[in-house]
Amino acid sequence: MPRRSRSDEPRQPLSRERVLRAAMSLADERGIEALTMRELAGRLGVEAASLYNHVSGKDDLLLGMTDLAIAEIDLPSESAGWREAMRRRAMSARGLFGRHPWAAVLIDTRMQGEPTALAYADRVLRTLLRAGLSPAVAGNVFLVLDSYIYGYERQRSILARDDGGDSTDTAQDVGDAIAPGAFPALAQVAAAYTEQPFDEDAGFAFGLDMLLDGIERLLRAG
Amino acid sequence: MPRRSRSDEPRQPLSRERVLRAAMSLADERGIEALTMRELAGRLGVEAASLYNHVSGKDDLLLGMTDLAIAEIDLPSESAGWREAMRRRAMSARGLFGRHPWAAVLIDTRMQGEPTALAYADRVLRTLLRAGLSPAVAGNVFLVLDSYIYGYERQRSILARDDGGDSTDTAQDVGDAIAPGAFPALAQVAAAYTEQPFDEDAGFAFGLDMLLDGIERLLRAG
DNA sequence: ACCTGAACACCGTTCAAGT
DNA sequence: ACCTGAACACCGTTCAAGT
Repeated sequence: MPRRSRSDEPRQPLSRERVLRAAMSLADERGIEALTMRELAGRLGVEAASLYNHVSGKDDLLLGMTDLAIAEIDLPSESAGWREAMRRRAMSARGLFGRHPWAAVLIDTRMQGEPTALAYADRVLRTLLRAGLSPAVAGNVFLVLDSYIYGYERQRSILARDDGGDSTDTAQDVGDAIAPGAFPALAQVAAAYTEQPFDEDAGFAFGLDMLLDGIERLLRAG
Repeated sequence: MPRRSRSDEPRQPLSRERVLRAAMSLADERGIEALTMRELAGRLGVEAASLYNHVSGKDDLLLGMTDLAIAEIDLPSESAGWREAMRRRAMSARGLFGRHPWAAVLIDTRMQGEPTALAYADRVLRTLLRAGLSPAVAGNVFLVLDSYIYGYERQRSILARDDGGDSTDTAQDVGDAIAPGAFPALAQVAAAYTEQPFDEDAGFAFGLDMLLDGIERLLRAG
C-alpha cells in the first residue's frame, strides 16, 4: 500500500535536490541522529529503497547536504580588505551553524574535494595571497582560522547542550554540581557567568580578533 | 559454546577497567567506527550481553573512554608561568591525539561533568586567574584556547584523511585534482606544500602563539 | 525510469535462564 | 554475581518484481 504524501500537497516527483532539501529539514528539526533513510523516505511519502534512485547511499546524502551547507557561507567579497573579508566569512559561518546545527559536524567529517569546497578555499586563499602572505603562510593561516571557527562552534554546542537553557543556566548548573570548595577556580568562573551571562558572539569575536591581530602583525613585519 | 579467550593468556575476570581499556585498544587499532559491543565482547572472549554487567550501555562506555583520555593530558604545572602552562597542555593534548586518534572527537561529543574533566578545567582556570585575568575573561580564554586546540586536530585529520600519506601527498593530490587554471590560488598553495612539506606541529604552534600573544597583551594592558 | 516488498547483514539492548 | 542464548526493535543496503 503506497503511503500517501502528507496533507494536500500535490505529489511532486522525487529528485536528488528534493531528497537533499528534505534531509536538511529533517536534520534541522529533529537533529542529525534522527536522520535515517527510513524516516527521510517516510517524509517524502516513499519507501526507503526508493531513495537509492537519487542518492547512491547515506554517505552520498550527507555529502550532498554538506555541499549545500558550504554554499550558504558568504564568499569573501573581492573588493573588501582581507581583514574584513575574513571576519565576514567567520561571522557568516556562525550564522550557518545557527540555521543548521548539524553543519559544523558534517563539514568537519564529510568535506571532500567537492567543487563547492574547492571554490570556497580558492576564494579565501586568493584574498590572503593578495594581502601579501606567501603561499605557505596563507595556507597555514587558512587552517588556523578554520580550526578556530569550527572549533569554537563545537565547544559552544557542548556547553549549550548541558541543558536546553542559556549560558546562565549552564553556569548555574556547573556551580551547583560541584561540591563547595572542591573546584574553587571553576566555581568562581561559574559564579561570574551566573551574574553576567556569557555573550557567545562577543566571546567568539574575542578570539577571532586575537588571530586577526596576529596576522596583521605578520603582514606589517614581513 | 563459550568462546575461548585468545591465545594462551590466562582468563582474567572482566571489570569496568578491563572493558574500557579493551575498547580503547580496539578504537586505536581499527578506528572508532569499528568499536561495536559485539566486536569488543569478542575480543574479551565474552558475549555482547555480558558487557552490560560492567558498563550501563554504549554511551557509558564512550564516556569512560573519554574520561581516561582526558586523564592523559598533562595538568598544567603549578609552578610554571601561565604561558608555559597553556603551551604545555596544548602540546600534551596533541600528543594524546597522536596516540588515540578518536580522542578529539569523543572529548568533543562526550565530555560531561565528570570529575576528571572538572578537575582539569579547575586547574586550567586557576592558572589563568593567578595570571591576573578576571573570572569572566579567564573563562573566555579557556574556551578560545580549547576551540583552537580541538579545532586544529579536526582540520588536520580531515586533510590527512584524503590519503594515508603525508601532507606532501595531500598537496600533490589537490594539485592534480583541480583542472589547470580553475582554482589558481588553491593550486599555488598546493604547489608550495608539494615542494616544502607542511609541518603540522609548527603549523599548530603558529596559531597557538598568536592566541598566547593576544592574551599576553591583554594582561599587560589590564 | 522509478517505486515496492521482502530480504540480508548488521546494530544496541533486554531478559529469562543457567552456573 | 556474572555469563549465555535468544529475542526485539532498529539500522543501511540490495534486488527481483512490479508499473
